[in-house]
Amino acid sequence: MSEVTFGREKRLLTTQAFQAVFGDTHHKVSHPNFLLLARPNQLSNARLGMVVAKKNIRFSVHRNRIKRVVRDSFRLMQHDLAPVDVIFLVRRGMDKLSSKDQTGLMLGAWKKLHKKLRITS
RNA sequence: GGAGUUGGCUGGGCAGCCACCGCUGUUUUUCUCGAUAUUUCCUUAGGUGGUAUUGGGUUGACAGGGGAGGAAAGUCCGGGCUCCAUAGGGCAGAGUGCCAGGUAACUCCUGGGGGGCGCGAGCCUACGGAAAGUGCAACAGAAAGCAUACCGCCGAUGGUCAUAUUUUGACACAGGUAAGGGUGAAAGGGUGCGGUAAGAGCGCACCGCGCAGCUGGCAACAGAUUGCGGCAUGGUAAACCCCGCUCGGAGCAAGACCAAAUAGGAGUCCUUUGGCGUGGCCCGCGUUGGACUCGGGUAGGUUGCUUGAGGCGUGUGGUGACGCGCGCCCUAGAGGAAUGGCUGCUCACGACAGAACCCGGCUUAUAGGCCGACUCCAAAU
Repeated sequence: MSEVTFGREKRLLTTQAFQAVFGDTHHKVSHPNFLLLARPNQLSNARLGMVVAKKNIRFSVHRNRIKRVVRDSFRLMQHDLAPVDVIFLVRRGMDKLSSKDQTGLMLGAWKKLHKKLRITS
């Protein structure tokens, strides 16, 4: 069993890393409450970046909760994914769901992305 | 017991597994920088490499311990801190506005005074100036600020007429009148007596008001006190305004340090041989090149960054806000942004809501739960 940590090397840290994915998106997973963008990278592991704007989610408590749920679901599913850079973009209404529903939603989303990656590779 | 006022505390708990971010310790785990001792080589000083001991930094591993709030919020005030500006003063602008105190400071807090509300505990209060000026006031009303005559009253005085002759009466014409009625939120003090043609601070008494004194109070202010003034000076200043007091600007994306790549700048050296232009060719001139160094500086990184007007306990001064002394404690520090996820049990089934340089306030949001003090009503003793 490999590690399910979520250290610094598994996150998108710089503006360039974000721009690279925005500018050259290979895969998309869409949902009324969020959007996933993915692009293969040259590393040994997948990396995650998140955009949770105040414009879409008003209260910081809700923004924090969404980020935690997304991050934790990614952490648990990371080894099912190929080495890709993924960006999570939130859409309006995500804060209306409970933590449990958000977790279920995200686990489904990662599986979907995994499938898409496997077909193309 | 019921109704109410007010001050304070708390803001689910326990266990397991998996993660995140600081801190401390252990560990030759990686890379790296010194110090000391000794030694190799070049060798005067000195330089260079090795070995041993030791001290950091860095990167792993393991262990321990810590990790959002009472409002972290709104960003409405005040201050610290940082940079910039600044001789001094004025104007403009903004803020503020009963008095005294507290404080680093405040528009905050405490105590006191005035006014208003409540049976009361208590609550509310933007509370300087309207006899400097300007402005504003719906409707009603005759009149709303140099007051005013609609009804009413009077008509002494003057006028007209009658009577009549030391006059008397009529008219309500001039005129007088703010007592009464009516309008209004408000009609230029109130009550009584005198007075008068009728009235009127016109006069007087008491009450009220203003001014000056006296007494009490640091003061705001109060007073069953004294004198003077017949009483002027209606309201509105979160209308302009006047007066007193306060205020330089920008903010941690402040600021400090390190510093790639690329382009450009400065200097030194190299190319005595290059390329391009001028030219028929050479010299020459212009332009272009390479290496190194330097400073500015972008990305990025480090720092600022949590020990502070700090907390808790205790003693002491003060009505109190708070001050002073002593003892103990260190209690988030992230950075695309940690403080979480899943599972189980449990109860009253969990509200508002997430630190971003730091404090002191204010305001707003908030499911519940707990404690204290006081008031009114009812009953009992």
